[in-house]
Amino acid sequence: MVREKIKKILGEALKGLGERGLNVNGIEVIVEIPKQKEFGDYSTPLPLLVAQKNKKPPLEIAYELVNNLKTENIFEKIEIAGPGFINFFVSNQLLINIIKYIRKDLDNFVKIPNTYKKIQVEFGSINPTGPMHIAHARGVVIGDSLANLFRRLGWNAEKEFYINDAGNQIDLLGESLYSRYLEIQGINHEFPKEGYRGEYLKDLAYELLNEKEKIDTMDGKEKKEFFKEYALNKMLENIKKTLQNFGVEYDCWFSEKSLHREGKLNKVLEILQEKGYIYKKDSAIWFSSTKFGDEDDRVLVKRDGSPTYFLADIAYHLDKIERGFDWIIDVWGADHHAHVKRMKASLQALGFSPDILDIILVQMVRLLRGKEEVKISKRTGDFITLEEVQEEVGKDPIRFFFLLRSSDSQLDFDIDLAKKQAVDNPVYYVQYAHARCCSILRQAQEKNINLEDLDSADLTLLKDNKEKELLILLMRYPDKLRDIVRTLEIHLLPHYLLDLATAFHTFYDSCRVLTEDRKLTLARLNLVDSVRIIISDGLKILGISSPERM
RNA sequence: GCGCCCGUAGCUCAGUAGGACAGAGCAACGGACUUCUAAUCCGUGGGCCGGAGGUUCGAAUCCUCCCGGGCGCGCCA
Repeated sequence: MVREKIKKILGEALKGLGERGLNVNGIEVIVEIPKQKEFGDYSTPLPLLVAQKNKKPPLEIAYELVNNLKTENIFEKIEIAGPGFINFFVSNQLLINIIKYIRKDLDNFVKIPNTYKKIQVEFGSINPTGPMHIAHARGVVIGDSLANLFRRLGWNAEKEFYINDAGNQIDLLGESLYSRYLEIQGINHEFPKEGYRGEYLKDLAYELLNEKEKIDTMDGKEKKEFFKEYALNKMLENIKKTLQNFGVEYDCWFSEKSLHREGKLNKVLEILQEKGYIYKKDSAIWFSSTKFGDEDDRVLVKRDGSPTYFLADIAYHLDKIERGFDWIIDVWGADHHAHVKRMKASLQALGFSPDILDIILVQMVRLLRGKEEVKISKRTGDFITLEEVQEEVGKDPIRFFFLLRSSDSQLDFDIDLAKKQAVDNPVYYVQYAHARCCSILRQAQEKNINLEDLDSADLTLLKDNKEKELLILLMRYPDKLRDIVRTLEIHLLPHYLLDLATAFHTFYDSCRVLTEDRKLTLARLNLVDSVRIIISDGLKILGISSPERM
């Protein structure tokens, strides 16, 4: 908000320089938050950039820029510093207004003008061949939180789960279940070579004993279909339940099979055929993805006439576009990184800009038990479900833990540590700050101070450094949200909340809120209420609760 | 061999779009509860930002090469 304003007035001043003959083409106005307090609340290296382009002394440019700023009195001072930075120090009046904004008009405070009609975030789309593993939770919380953020900004965003219910792995799932079914009856049967060996299929097999009579009447083909459908539905049910308990509500569960059924794959082939991007080789049908920067051409229809997963995926993305999404975000495991290029290539081939699709690659999670790595494998059945960990550790710590780290870097999830040190999880640090705010407000009410009374407070009494620190952080909340929209790096939000919590705890320690000085009490209560609102708002985006007591 | 990601304090990681003296948590050590919740606060120590070159007024950040770790290189999904 404030940063956007600074950007705007700098942009205007820059334009002024351009009109006076300087070359300002292609210079982007960047406003950053300095590491050192002495360098102001906001800062820009703009003069350096202009100077470089025009071979002029940066300080000279800086003076010209500053003299042309229409500042609207929101700054206490504007300094030119160092080799050519302009540093902005916001006025107390502005900071005080932040409180009013937060308490009275939060939606407007965080709002960012909408540039998209409909956004879709697709995440968590694991193969429905087993329960959700704890490591899967990473992509889930990232996608879920991003979608929450877009909605918070007042944008239209949907959450979607893509069900891979067509393909070999589902056949294999059915066969694995059938094997277990025979096995528990003591019937000798060879387990499918690459089959799924997890315990969960045994449980299902026992369930099916109740339907033995019905099953016995089926012929081979019917049986195969029955076991497949049964396993798939049960797995899906399990995944849905797990995600729901984890606090994730999808708008759409999209079936891959439906694409096949509705001829969407053929449609893709027709379009690509028409545009001349497919050809036949070795009795397979290929897509010339190399024309769009991919390393190799890719097969769309196999020699045996069946479609590849990739063709279905293209049809899926075309369908997304046809459903009106103009910003599509896929959250994928990093092991699929090689597919990014071909996916974007396919969009281009269909005549769309590859920029409507953003793919977030989430690096692998390594599971540890103490120092030992636990190999994740659905096939061998050795894994720890999200549900299981959630039961022991709780939803909030898991979500926060996974959201805290950049999706670019791998991370270790130590199950022992997570269980043992659930109490040490930084999420509690943030929640505790919130609970403290609530506690103060509660006690204020007991002393007959109502929330309406806060409106009449004299906020100029907030002069302490600790108070100012807090106000500045509050002011930056919308900036942070904007950064996340730009970079899709949701981990910035938990880090911000930690900073805010730190500033609050520090304030709490040195500035007593409820005192005999009623005027000061009222002013500080305003601040406390604002902190409470922002922490709660941020945690809500992350899908984490904001307890009022701890 | 080729491609993608990573390498920052003892450990786990931040480091904003190339900006000003490299940060936090944990661990270690030393302080602070008669007080609105000590799940907290204050302080101390700890770093050739994997290595070498290069671009730049300026590099942890960009480029090249090398070393180390992970992941991919299917007419599987």
